Amino acid sequence: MFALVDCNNFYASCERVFRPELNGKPVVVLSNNDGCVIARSNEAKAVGVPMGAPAFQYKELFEKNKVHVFSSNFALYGDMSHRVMDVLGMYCENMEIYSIDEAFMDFAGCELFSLPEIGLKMKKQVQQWTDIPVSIGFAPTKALAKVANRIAKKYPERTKGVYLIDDDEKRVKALKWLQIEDVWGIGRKHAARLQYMGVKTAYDFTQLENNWVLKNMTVVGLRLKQELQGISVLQLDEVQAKKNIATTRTFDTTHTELEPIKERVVSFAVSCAEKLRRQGSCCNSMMVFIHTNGHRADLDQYSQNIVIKLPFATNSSIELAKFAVEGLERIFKKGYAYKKAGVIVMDFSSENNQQLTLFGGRNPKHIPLMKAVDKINACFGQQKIRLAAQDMGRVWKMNQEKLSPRYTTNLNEIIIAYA
DNA sequence: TCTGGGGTCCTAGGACCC
DNA sequence: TCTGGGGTCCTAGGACCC
Repeated sequence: MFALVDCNNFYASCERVFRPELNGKPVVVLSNNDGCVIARSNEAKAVGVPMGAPAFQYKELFEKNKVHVFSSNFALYGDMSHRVMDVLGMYCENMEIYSIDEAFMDFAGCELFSLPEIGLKMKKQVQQWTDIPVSIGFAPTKALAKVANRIAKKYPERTKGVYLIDDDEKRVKALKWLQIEDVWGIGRKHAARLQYMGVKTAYDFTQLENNWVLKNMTVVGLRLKQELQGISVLQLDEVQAKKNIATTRTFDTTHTELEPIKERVVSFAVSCAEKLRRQGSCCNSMMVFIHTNGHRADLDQYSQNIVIKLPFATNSSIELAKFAVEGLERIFKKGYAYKKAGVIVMDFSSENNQQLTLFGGRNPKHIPLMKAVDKINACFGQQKIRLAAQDMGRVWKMNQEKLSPRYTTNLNEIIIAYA
């Protein structure tokens, strides 16, 4: 049996941990630059705030319904996520952290125990230790555990937040209840097509011919069908090194000149380099992209990217910044108002196992240099040491008007309790 | 005025090899 | 008139996830 533990409205719940007076009130969390809604409490959903709603279009609705609005505080959410996962880890050796707010757990061999009891205990302990509410679904496959989780979340009174699919009757009942567009692995495109064909529920989907599913939805669709039928084909995935790493941002304003974008792109490259070093990888190629604001039909649009094959594998901030600027200079065209840029590094190899190059190659001095930079930044705060190109008298800030304190990760912002 | 950021997997088709 | 058979590797694009 698998369990899927999912935090309820995770970002909104994190904000409420430190603002308990907001329990029972509508809360939303916005994306970077306070752009659009990326998390909603149940109360916010109830007053009609859709996922992805642009904040500026919903200002009135927020005010009318006294919705509490937060800028995103990923330092807080990341730390709260670790705490939740640590508690879950006490219950099960075999766990896959699937996202910041979800984990699959393999309870094979626990048949003699009562899973609902374990589930309720886990839920209670996570709540007690972190104040984050979770829902838990148990089932013989990962896809069915997702379904069970959805039922637990949807009917908290009846299920107490824990639901188990352990026989065929419950499985069929759950699948007939679940709309096709809500199935894990069925996205917008497939949902529209299936609905058009009269496939309305997850159960209908399991009645399709294997051949049709294979032909139209590839083996991914076929695996999903089997999982929903109760045949376990998806195993827990090990935490693996990333295969791509990206740092991309929408600007708070637009830029028509090369210089300010150059500074941004250097910072993105440095950020990618830091992430690479954290996982012990070097990259062999890099993509740089820029584009204008696609929402503005009235303006001239330009969007371009370039993939650079590096002459050697590296994770040096200095070298990656240099390549990123070279790429940017090749795609930058004057006369456009740029709104977004990004750097993506790809094609990784291990830091410890480098192919030697005949000519040139990476500067070996950068290895101890980057180690020292990482160490200093870890001690004294991110970005304490930067490249000169990152800091040309300009401070880059996101719009974050409603940012909550970093209660759990910064000593200066720690919560004060009066006893 | 204002619209996020970061990932994965699979397949078809082209280019190449013998 | 008639034009083989078997591979690999790479890439772009499409689908999906949170």
